[in-house]
Amino acid sequence: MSINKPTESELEILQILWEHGPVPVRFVHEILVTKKAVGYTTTLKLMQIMAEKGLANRDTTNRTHIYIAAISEEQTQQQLLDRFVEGTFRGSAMKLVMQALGNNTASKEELDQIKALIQKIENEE
Amino acid sequence: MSINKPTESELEILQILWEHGPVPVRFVHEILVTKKAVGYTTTLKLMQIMAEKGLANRDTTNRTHIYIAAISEEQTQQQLLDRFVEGTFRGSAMKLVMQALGNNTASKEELDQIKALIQKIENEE
DNA sequence: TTATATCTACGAATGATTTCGTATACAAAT
DNA sequence: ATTTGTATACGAAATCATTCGTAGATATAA
Repeated sequence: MSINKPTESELEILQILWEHGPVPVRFVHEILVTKKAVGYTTTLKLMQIMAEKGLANRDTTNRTHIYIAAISEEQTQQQLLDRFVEGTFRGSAMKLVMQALGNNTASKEELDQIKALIQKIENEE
Repeated sequence: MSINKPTESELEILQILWEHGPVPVRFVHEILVTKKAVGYTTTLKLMQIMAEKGLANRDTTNRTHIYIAAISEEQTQQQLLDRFVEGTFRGSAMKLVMQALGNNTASKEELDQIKALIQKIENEE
């Protein structure tokens, strides 16, 4: 299975692919340029590499190729999360949670969601 | 302000510096080699670069230089967390919290801590 | 004192990622 | 039909991170 760590640039593109289903390179590029200066062929190349690596699939029947993410957002996030917790919080996921909770203005709904989740976890034992 | 993103290797070293106060290169290296194969001069070079970048400070009065982290663990973690949330969870810290909570076996104590924190947040409004 | 060990400094090889120029093909507009 | 715009492919430059060899200085042991 995918030992494929997406690079940072690839991740940016994955996010766009996740958010807006199957899209052409041009579409991804337009969004990208609103965030940073980058040439079209750079975006293109990256997406081609992603296709090679199996991070994205593409439909090449038409001249304008259509790309779609080949790995799921959740699975990828979990992988990256694990690595991040390990690397930055020395393995303590709870420390991370505390920090994330403490620093961000969570809405009432979100806090309720979290409480509900905790309930669920507690009941499962 | 530090626009200085520590690289992965630098982060590994920072963790050691955070955990064991001011230490010589050799000390950091010893710990590093238990985790991965790496030459002494590699560690040295990295730490020298970190000193240049302002990620670490060093006392060079003696032949054996003593290094200490120049940026705080909390501040760094927060920065990295922000970037990570942005990069991987499209800015939704709550989504990250849910995922971290959902997937890791949190102890009863930890869950209690989180509940307490949520209480605190709710009362603050 | 001489040899051995241990340190820093430095430069450069290696490797991975990102960037973009150029060639080429096709489509659309004039 | 010719020009103009927009695609892909590809190679290679530029950048960044990591790695290590070697030189030179200083301490330690024999």
